[in-house]
Amino acid sequence: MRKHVLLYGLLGGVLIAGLKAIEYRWLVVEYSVELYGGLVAAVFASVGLWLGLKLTRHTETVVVREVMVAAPANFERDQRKVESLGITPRELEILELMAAGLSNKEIAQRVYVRENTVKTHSSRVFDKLGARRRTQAVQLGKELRLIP
Amino acid sequence: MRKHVLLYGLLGGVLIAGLKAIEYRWLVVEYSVELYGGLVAAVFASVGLWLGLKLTRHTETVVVREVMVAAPANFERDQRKVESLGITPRELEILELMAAGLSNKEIAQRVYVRENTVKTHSSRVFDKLGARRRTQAVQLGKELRLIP
DNA sequence: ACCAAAATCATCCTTTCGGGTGACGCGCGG
DNA sequence: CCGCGCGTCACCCGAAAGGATGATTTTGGT
Repeated sequence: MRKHVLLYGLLGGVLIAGLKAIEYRWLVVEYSVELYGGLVAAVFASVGLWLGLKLTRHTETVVVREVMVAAPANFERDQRKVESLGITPRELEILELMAAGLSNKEIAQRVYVRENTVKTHSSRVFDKLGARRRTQAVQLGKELRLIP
Repeated sequence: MRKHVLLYGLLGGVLIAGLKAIEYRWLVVEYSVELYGGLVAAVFASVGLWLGLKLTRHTETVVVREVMVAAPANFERDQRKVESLGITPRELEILELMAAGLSNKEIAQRVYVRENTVKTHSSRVFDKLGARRRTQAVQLGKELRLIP
Protein backbone atom coordinates (compact mmCIF):
# COMPACT_ATOMS: atom_id res chain seq x y z
CA MET A 1 0.00 0.00 0.00
CA ARG A 2 2.61 2.51 1.04
CA LYS A 3 4.60 1.25 -1.87
CA HIS A 4 1.75 2.19 -4.13
CA VAL A 5 1.65 5.74 -2.89
CA LEU A 6 5.38 6.08 -3.24
CA LEU A 7 5.31 4.73 -6.75
CA TYR A 8 2.49 7.04 -7.48
CA GLY A 9 4.37 10.11 -6.34
CA LEU A 10 7.49 9.01 -8.11
CA LEU A 11 5.62 8.48 -11.32
CA GLY A 12 4.19 11.94 -10.99
CA GLY A 13 7.61 13.47 -10.58
CA VAL A 14 9.12 11.60 -13.46
CA LEU A 15 6.17 12.40 -15.64
CA ILE A 16 6.32 16.08 -14.90
CA ALA A 17 10.05 16.19 -15.43
CA GLY A 18 9.73 14.31 -18.68
CA LEU A 19 6.98 16.49 -19.94
CA LYS A 20 8.88 19.59 -18.98
CA ALA A 21 11.87 18.42 -20.94
CA ILE A 22 9.76 17.48 -23.90
CA GLU A 23 8.00 20.79 -23.79
CA TYR A 24 11.22 22.71 -24.01
CA ARG A 25 12.49 20.62 -26.86
CA TRP A 26 9.72 20.36 -29.33
CA LEU A 27 6.46 21.27 -27.85
CA VAL A 28 7.11 24.94 -27.55
CA VAL A 29 3.92 25.75 -29.32
CA GLU A 30 0.77 27.53 -28.51
CA TYR A 31 -1.09 24.51 -27.18
CA SER A 32 1.64 22.86 -25.22
CA VAL A 33 -0.22 23.52 -22.00
CA GLU A 34 -3.30 21.76 -23.22
CA LEU A 35 -1.30 18.81 -24.43
CA TYR A 36 0.58 18.74 -21.22
CA GLY A 37 -2.54 18.87 -19.15
CA GLY A 38 -4.23 16.26 -21.24
CA LEU A 39 -1.38 13.85 -20.93
CA VAL A 40 -1.05 14.35 -17.22
CA ALA A 41 -4.76 13.99 -16.80
CA ALA A 42 -4.94 10.82 -18.83
CA VAL A 43 -2.04 9.15 -17.13
CA PHE A 44 -3.15 10.04 -13.66
CA ALA A 45 -6.68 9.12 -14.37
CA SER A 46 -5.62 5.67 -15.52
CA VAL A 47 -3.34 5.20 -12.58
CA GLY A 48 -6.06 6.37 -10.22
CA LEU A 49 -8.55 4.07 -11.81
CA TRP A 50 -6.15 1.18 -11.65
CA LEU A 51 -5.37 1.90 -8.04
CA GLY A 52 -9.04 2.07 -7.21
CA LEU A 53 -9.69 -1.27 -8.83
CA LYS A 54 -6.63 -2.77 -7.24
CA LEU A 55 -7.61 -1.67 -3.78
CA THR A 56 -11.07 -3.08 -3.90
CA ARG A 57 -10.68 -6.13 -6.02
CA HIS A 58 -10.98 -8.50 -3.14
CA THR A 59 -13.20 -6.56 -0.83
CA GLU A 60 -16.51 -8.19 -1.49
CA THR A 61 -19.37 -8.04 0.90
CA VAL A 62 -21.05 -11.37 1.04
CA VAL A 63 -24.79 -11.15 1.25
CA VAL A 64 -26.61 -14.29 2.17
CA ARG A 65 -30.14 -14.17 0.94
CA GLU A 66 -32.75 -16.79 1.62
CA VAL A 67 -34.92 -17.25 -1.41
CA MET A 68 -37.75 -19.54 -2.26
CA VAL A 69 -37.32 -20.71 -5.79
CA ALA A 70 -39.12 -23.58 -7.32
CA ALA A 71 -37.44 -24.90 -10.41
CA PRO A 72 -33.79 -23.85 -10.61
CA ALA A 73 -31.56 -26.06 -8.58
CA ASN A 74 -30.05 -24.85 -5.40
CA PHE A 75 -26.34 -24.91 -5.31
CA GLU A 76 -24.37 -25.29 -2.16
CA ARG A 77 -20.64 -25.48 -2.53
CA ASP A 78 -19.01 -28.38 -0.81
CA GLN A 79 -16.49 -26.37 1.12
CA ARG A 80 -14.95 -29.46 2.65
CA LYS A 81 -14.00 -30.84 -0.72
CA VAL A 82 -12.69 -27.50 -1.81
CA GLU A 83 -10.41 -27.41 1.18
CA SER A 84 -9.39 -31.02 1.06
CA LEU A 85 -8.39 -30.56 -2.54
CA GLY A 86 -6.58 -27.36 -1.67
CA ILE A 87 -8.36 -25.33 -4.29
CA THR A 88 -8.03 -21.59 -3.85
CA PRO A 89 -10.81 -19.05 -4.37
CA ARG A 90 -9.19 -17.71 -7.48
CA GLU A 91 -8.88 -21.14 -8.95
CA LEU A 92 -12.53 -21.79 -8.25
CA GLU A 93 -13.42 -18.57 -9.97
CA ILE A 94 -11.49 -19.56 -13.06
CA LEU A 95 -13.09 -22.98 -13.00
CA GLU A 96 -16.53 -21.44 -12.96
CA LEU A 97 -15.76 -19.24 -15.92
CA MET A 98 -14.34 -22.23 -17.70
CA ALA A 99 -17.59 -24.06 -17.06
CA ALA A 100 -19.44 -21.15 -18.59
CA GLY A 101 -17.67 -21.95 -21.81
CA LEU A 102 -15.20 -19.10 -21.88
CA SER A 103 -11.77 -19.42 -23.44
CA ASN A 104 -8.66 -18.64 -21.47
CA LYS A 105 -8.35 -15.34 -23.25
CA GLU A 106 -11.90 -14.36 -22.42
CA ILE A 107 -11.44 -15.35 -18.81
CA ALA A 108 -8.28 -13.28 -18.69
CA GLN A 109 -10.14 -10.22 -19.91
CA ARG A 110 -12.98 -10.88 -17.53
CA VAL A 111 -10.86 -10.99 -14.42
CA TYR A 112 -8.27 -8.47 -15.56
CA VAL A 113 -5.22 -10.68 -15.69
CA ARG A 114 -3.00 -12.08 -18.43
CA GLU A 115 -3.88 -15.21 -20.28
CA ASN A 116 -0.73 -16.75 -18.87
CA THR A 117 -2.08 -16.31 -15.39
CA VAL A 118 -5.32 -17.98 -16.30
CA LYS A 119 -3.38 -20.86 -17.75
CA THR A 120 -1.42 -21.23 -14.56
CA HIS A 121 -4.57 -21.26 -12.48
CA SER A 122 -6.26 -23.75 -14.73
CA SER A 123 -3.24 -25.98 -14.78
CA ARG A 124 -3.27 -26.07 -11.01
CA VAL A 125 -6.97 -26.85 -10.96
CA PHE A 126 -6.47 -29.68 -13.43
CA ASP A 127 -3.75 -31.00 -11.23
CA LYS A 128 -5.83 -30.84 -8.09
CA LEU A 129 -8.83 -32.38 -9.79
CA GLY A 130 -6.83 -34.93 -11.66
CA ALA A 131 -8.21 -33.69 -14.96
CA ARG A 132 -6.44 -33.53 -18.29
CA ARG A 133 -8.90 -31.41 -20.20
CA ARG A 134 -11.03 -28.45 -19.28
CA THR A 135 -14.24 -30.27 -20.11
CA GLN A 136 -13.18 -32.97 -17.71
CA ALA A 137 -12.35 -30.43 -15.06
CA VAL A 138 -15.77 -28.87 -15.46
CA GLN A 139 -17.47 -32.21 -15.23
CA LEU A 140 -15.54 -33.14 -12.11
CA GLY A 141 -16.16 -29.73 -10.61
CA LYS A 142 -19.88 -30.23 -11.00
CA GLU A 143 -19.84 -33.76 -9.72
CA LEU A 144 -17.91 -32.73 -6.65
CA ARG A 145 -20.24 -29.78 -6.13
CA LEU A 146 -17.47 -27.26 -6.38
CA ILE A 147 -19.35 -25.29 -8.99
CA PRO A 148 -23.05 -25.00 -9.87
CA MET B 1 -21.55 3.71 -16.75
CA ARG B 2 -21.58 5.73 -19.93
CA LYS B 3 -22.81 8.61 -17.85
CA HIS B 4 -19.73 8.31 -15.70
CA VAL B 5 -17.45 8.50 -18.65
CA LEU B 6 -19.25 11.49 -20.04
CA LEU B 7 -19.14 13.30 -16.75
CA TYR B 8 -15.52 12.45 -16.56
CA GLY B 9 -14.73 13.98 -19.91
CA LEU B 10 -16.83 17.01 -19.17
CA LEU B 11 -15.10 17.56 -15.89
CA GLY B 12 -11.80 17.36 -17.65
CA GLY B 13 -12.78 20.03 -20.12
CA VAL B 14 -14.14 22.37 -17.50
CA LEU B 15 -11.09 21.84 -15.37
CA ILE B 16 -8.69 22.62 -18.16
CA ALA B 17 -10.63 25.68 -19.16
CA GLY B 18 -10.76 26.86 -15.58
CA LEU B 19 -7.11 26.33 -15.02
CA LYS B 20 -6.29 28.09 -18.21
CA ALA B 21 -8.27 31.10 -17.09
CA ILE B 22 -6.71 31.09 -13.67
CA GLU B 23 -3.30 30.76 -15.15
CA TYR B 24 -3.72 33.86 -17.21
CA ARG B 25 -5.00 35.84 -14.31
CA TRP B 26 -2.81 35.10 -11.40
CA LEU B 27 -0.59 32.19 -12.01
CA VAL B 28 1.52 33.69 -14.72
CA VAL B 29 4.64 32.80 -12.93
CA GLU B 30 7.65 30.67 -13.55
CA TYR B 31 6.21 27.49 -12.10
CA SER B 32 2.70 27.73 -13.42
CA VAL B 33 3.20 24.63 -15.48
CA GLU B 34 4.16 22.57 -12.48
CA LEU B 35 1.28 23.88 -10.49
CA TYR B 36 -1.02 23.33 -13.36
CA GLY B 37 0.17 19.79 -13.92
CA GLY B 38 0.04 19.03 -10.24
CA LEU B 39 -3.49 20.22 -9.94
CA VAL B 40 -4.64 18.37 -13.00
CA ALA B 41 -2.86 15.26 -11.83
CA ALA B 42 -4.33 15.44 -8.37
CA VAL B 43 -7.85 16.03 -9.52
CA PHE B 44 -7.77 13.36 -12.16
CA ALA B 45 -6.13 10.91 -9.85
CA SER B 46 -8.87 11.43 -7.29
CA VAL B 47 -11.58 11.17 -9.85
CA GLY B 48 -10.00 8.04 -11.27
CA LEU B 49 -9.66 6.59 -7.83
CA TRP B 50 -13.23 7.47 -7.01
CA LEU B 51 -14.44 5.96 -10.24
CA GLY B 52 -12.49 2.81 -9.59
CA LEU B 53 -13.97 2.51 -6.15
CA LYS B 54 -17.40 3.32 -7.44
CA LEU B 55 -17.23 0.63 -10.03
CA THR B 56 -16.32 -2.12 -7.67
CA ARG B 57 -17.57 -1.04 -4.33
CA HIS B 58 -20.83 -2.86 -4.58
CA THR B 59 -19.56 -6.14 -5.79
CA GLU B 60 -21.38 -8.47 -3.52
CA THR B 61 -21.51 -12.18 -3.90
CA VAL B 62 -25.05 -13.21 -3.34
CA VAL B 63 -25.44 -16.64 -1.91
CA VAL B 64 -28.86 -18.00 -2.68
CA ARG B 65 -29.91 -20.56 -0.16
CA GLU B 66 -32.98 -22.65 -0.66
CA VAL B 67 -34.99 -24.51 1.89
CA MET B 68 -36.63 -27.23 -0.12
CA VAL B 69 -34.29 -29.60 -1.78
CA ALA B 70 -35.83 -30.76 -4.99
CA ALA B 71 -34.51 -34.19 -5.80
CA PRO B 72 -31.84 -34.39 -8.45
CA ALA B 73 -34.12 -33.93 -11.33
CA ASN B 74 -34.96 -36.59 -13.77
CA PHE B 75 -33.69 -35.67 -17.15
CA GLU B 76 -36.10 -35.28 -19.97
CA ARG B 77 -34.63 -34.41 -23.32
CA ASP B 78 -36.23 -31.51 -25.10
CA GLN B 79 -36.90 -33.30 -28.32
CA ARG B 80 -38.42 -30.25 -29.90
CA LYS B 81 -35.23 -28.28 -29.53
CA VAL B 82 -33.23 -31.16 -30.82
CA GLU B 83 -35.30 -31.25 -33.96
CA SER B 84 -35.56 -27.54 -34.42
CA LEU B 85 -31.81 -27.34 -34.24
CA GLY B 86 -31.47 -30.24 -36.63
CA ILE B 87 -29.17 -32.17 -34.36
CA THR B 88 -28.81 -35.82 -35.29
CA PRO B 89 -28.69 -38.73 -32.80
CA ARG B 90 -25.05 -39.35 -33.51
CA GLU B 91 -24.20 -35.74 -32.88
CA LEU B 92 -26.07 -35.84 -29.61
CA GLU B 93 -24.13 -38.90 -28.62
CA ILE B 94 -20.86 -37.19 -29.32
CA LEU B 95 -22.03 -34.13 -27.41
CA GLU B 96 -22.78 -36.24 -24.38
CA LEU B 97 -19.39 -37.85 -24.43
CA MET B 98 -17.85 -34.44 -24.83
CA ALA B 99 -19.75 -33.30 -21.77
CA ALA B 100 -18.30 -36.24 -19.89
CA GLY B 101 -14.89 -34.69 -20.44
CA LEU B 102 -13.57 -37.03 -23.10
CA SER B 103 -11.15 -35.91 -25.76
CA ASN B 104 -11.94 -36.43 -29.42
CA LYS B 105 -9.55 -39.33 -29.51
CA GLU B 106 -11.20 -41.00 -26.54
CA ILE B 107 -14.64 -40.48 -28.01
CA ALA B 108 -13.43 -41.99 -31.26
CA GLN B 109 -12.26 -45.10 -29.45
CA ARG B 110 -15.45 -45.28 -27.45
CA VAL B 111 -17.76 -45.26 -30.45
CA TYR B 112 -15.42 -47.11 -32.79
CA VAL B 113 -14.84 -44.44 -35.37
CA ARG B 114 -11.87 -42.31 -36.44
CA GLU B 115 -10.99 -39.16 -34.63
CA ASN B 116 -11.66 -37.29 -37.86
CA THR B 117 -15.23 -38.42 -37.77
CA VAL B 118 -15.66 -37.23 -34.25
CA LYS B 119 -14.28 -33.91 -35.31
CA THR B 120 -16.78 -33.50 -38.10
CA HIS B 121 -19.61 -34.40 -35.77
CA SER B 122 -18.45 -31.99 -33.13
CA SER B 123 -17.94 -29.26 -35.68
CA ARG B 124 -21.49 -29.69 -36.87
CA VAL B 125 -22.79 -29.61 -33.33
CA PHE B 126 -20.86 -26.42 -32.65
CA ASP B 127 -22.35 -24.96 -35.76
CA LYS B 128 -25.88 -25.89 -34.83
CA LEU B 129 -25.47 -24.68 -31.29
CA GLY B 130 -23.56 -21.58 -32.23
CA ALA B 131 -20.68 -22.57 -30.00
CA ARG B 132 -17.01 -21.96 -30.60
CA ARG B 133 -15.55 -24.20 -27.93
CA ARG B 134 -16.51 -27.57 -26.61
CA THR B 135 -17.01 -26.25 -23.11
CA GLN B 136 -19.44 -23.75 -24.53
CA ALA B 137 -21.23 -26.43 -26.49
CA VAL B 138 -21.57 -28.52 -23.35
CA GLN B 139 -22.91 -25.57 -21.41
CA LEU B 140 -25.43 -24.76 -24.13
CA GLY B 141 -26.41 -28.38 -24.44
CA LYS B 142 -27.23 -28.50 -20.76
CA GLU B 143 -29.05 -25.21 -20.78
CA LEU B 144 -31.17 -26.29 -23.71
CA ARG B 145 -31.83 -29.63 -22.07
CA LEU B 146 -30.31 -31.59 -24.88
CA ILE B 147 -28.07 -33.50 -22.50
CA PRO B 148 -28.30 -34.27 -18.75
C1' DA C 1 8.59 -7.35 10.59
C1' DC C 2 8.72 -11.76 8.58
C1' DC C 3 7.19 -16.01 6.53
C1' DA C 4 4.14 -18.97 3.84
C1' DA C 5 0.51 -19.14 0.72
C1' DA C 6 -1.64 -17.22 -3.06
C1' DA C 7 -1.59 -14.70 -7.15
C1' DT C 8 0.60 -12.91 -11.05
C1' DC C 9 3.30 -13.32 -15.44
C1' DA C 10 6.61 -15.30 -18.69
C1' DT C 11 8.80 -18.66 -22.07
C1' DC C 12 9.19 -22.83 -24.48
C1' DC C 13 7.23 -26.72 -26.33
C1' DT C 14 3.68 -30.36 -27.47
C1' DT C 15 -0.94 -31.69 -28.05
C1' DT C 16 -5.58 -30.88 -28.92
C1' DC C 17 -9.21 -28.24 -31.05
C1' DG C 18 -11.70 -26.11 -34.52
C1' DG C 19 -12.53 -24.33 -39.39
C1' DG C 20 -12.68 -25.34 -44.09
C1' DT C 21 -13.05 -28.43 -47.72
C1' DG C 22 -13.81 -32.52 -50.31
C1' DA C 23 -15.15 -37.19 -50.80
C1' DC C 24 -17.60 -41.81 -50.40
C1' DG C 25 -21.21 -45.13 -49.11
C1' DC C 26 -25.74 -46.34 -47.28
C1' DG C 27 -30.70 -46.26 -46.75
C1' DC C 28 -35.01 -44.13 -47.51
C1' DG C 29 -38.67 -41.80 -49.86
C1' DG C 30 -40.36 -39.66 -54.02
C1' DC D 1 -33.61 -44.63 -60.10
C1' DC D 2 -32.05 -40.47 -57.98
C1' DG D 3 -31.56 -37.16 -54.57
C1' DC D 4 -30.91 -36.29 -49.84
C1' DG D 5 -29.78 -36.81 -45.12
C1' DC D 6 -26.65 -39.07 -42.38
C1' DG D 7 -22.55 -41.07 -41.13
C1' DT D 8 -17.98 -41.88 -42.26
C1' DC D 9 -13.04 -40.36 -43.23
C1' DA D 10 -9.06 -37.45 -44.86
C1' DC D 11 -5.89 -33.36 -45.11
C1' DC D 12 -4.41 -28.82 -44.08
C1' DC D 13 -3.81 -24.96 -41.20
C1' DG D 14 -4.16 -21.74 -37.53
C1' DA D 15 -5.72 -21.13 -32.87
C1' DA D 16 -6.33 -22.73 -28.34
C1' DA D 17 -5.14 -25.54 -24.68
C1' DG D 18 -2.02 -27.87 -21.73
C1' DG D 19 2.75 -29.20 -19.42
C1' DA D 20 6.99 -27.82 -17.25
C1' DT D 21 9.56 -24.42 -14.94
C1' DG D 22 11.05 -20.23 -12.98
C1' DA D 23 10.32 -15.77 -11.21
C1' DT D 24 8.22 -11.82 -8.80
C1' DT D 25 4.61 -9.59 -6.19
C1' DT D 26 0.67 -9.51 -2.83
C1' DT D 27 -1.55 -10.95 0.98
C1' DG D 28 -2.52 -12.70 5.45
C1' DG D 29 -1.28 -14.25 9.80
C1' DT D 30 1.75 -14.67 13.52
